[in-house]
Amino acid sequence: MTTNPISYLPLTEPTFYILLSLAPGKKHGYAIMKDVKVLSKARINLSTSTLYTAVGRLLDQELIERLSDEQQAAGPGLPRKSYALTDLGRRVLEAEHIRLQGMVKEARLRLKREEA
Amino acid sequence: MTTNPISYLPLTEPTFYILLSLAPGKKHGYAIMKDVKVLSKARINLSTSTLYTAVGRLLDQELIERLSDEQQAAGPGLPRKSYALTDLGRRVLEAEHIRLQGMVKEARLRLKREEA
DNA sequence: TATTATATGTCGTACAACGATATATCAACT
DNA sequence: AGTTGATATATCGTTGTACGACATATAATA
Repeated sequence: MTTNPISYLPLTEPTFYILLSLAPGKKHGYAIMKDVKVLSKARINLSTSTLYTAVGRLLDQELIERLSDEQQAAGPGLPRKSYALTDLGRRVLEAEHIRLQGMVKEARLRLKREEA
Repeated sequence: MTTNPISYLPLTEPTFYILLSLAPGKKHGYAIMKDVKVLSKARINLSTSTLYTAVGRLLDQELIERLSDEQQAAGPGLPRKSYALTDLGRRVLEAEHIRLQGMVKEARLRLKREEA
């Protein structure tokens, strides 16, 4: 079996934005929350419960990975756990992008209507 | 209150396709199922449970309406119950289309990557 | 006569979102 | 010193939705 990215679709809206937030590089949980808000032009306000349950699921599915300890800053403050897309995660995100493009196209064809 | 279409978003994938299936005109349940399959290029295979629970919900939300008896063919066979988009349903579908366009655009900007 | 397509519907399960709640650190203001 | 607000992570309980399995019935076709 080849872990087909399509088998992970459709992504929910929060999951899509979490993965997209990690596309440019690693982030820790709270940074994902803030980034998603900006990314979505304040449309999406992830609750912490949505974020961390989704992160747990994405780790289980191996769409994201937790960075090993030595890669994390050992500075003061709360321990930040950083996450990054896996190769599979990136392929799933790209597959979702294609799926969304298809839906937009199908809707465009059916919704172009005769304005009265 | 103005029954803001955006408050109904995001639509789930089955719901989106059911509404889109009704965009060109009224259909009965089974016709929706077949149309969604064609519409989505065989990607979506609605189960009857998904279809009829979604139809019930959409009626409650007044995004679709059941056509009155006199508008339905009184021919032989099982009674066909036809459904059509309400004005609100069409506005919700259009709002979802715009939401999807936004997601596609945001993904495009982040996913354009340096092919190795 | 048996199967397939048409047609509508319910039940139970599983998964995901999300509000509420909890904990803890750090910076800034008063 | 005390309060507030931002940063940071996490769980619990409720609700909504999808979906496989099941049930029923007619019409067409093999």
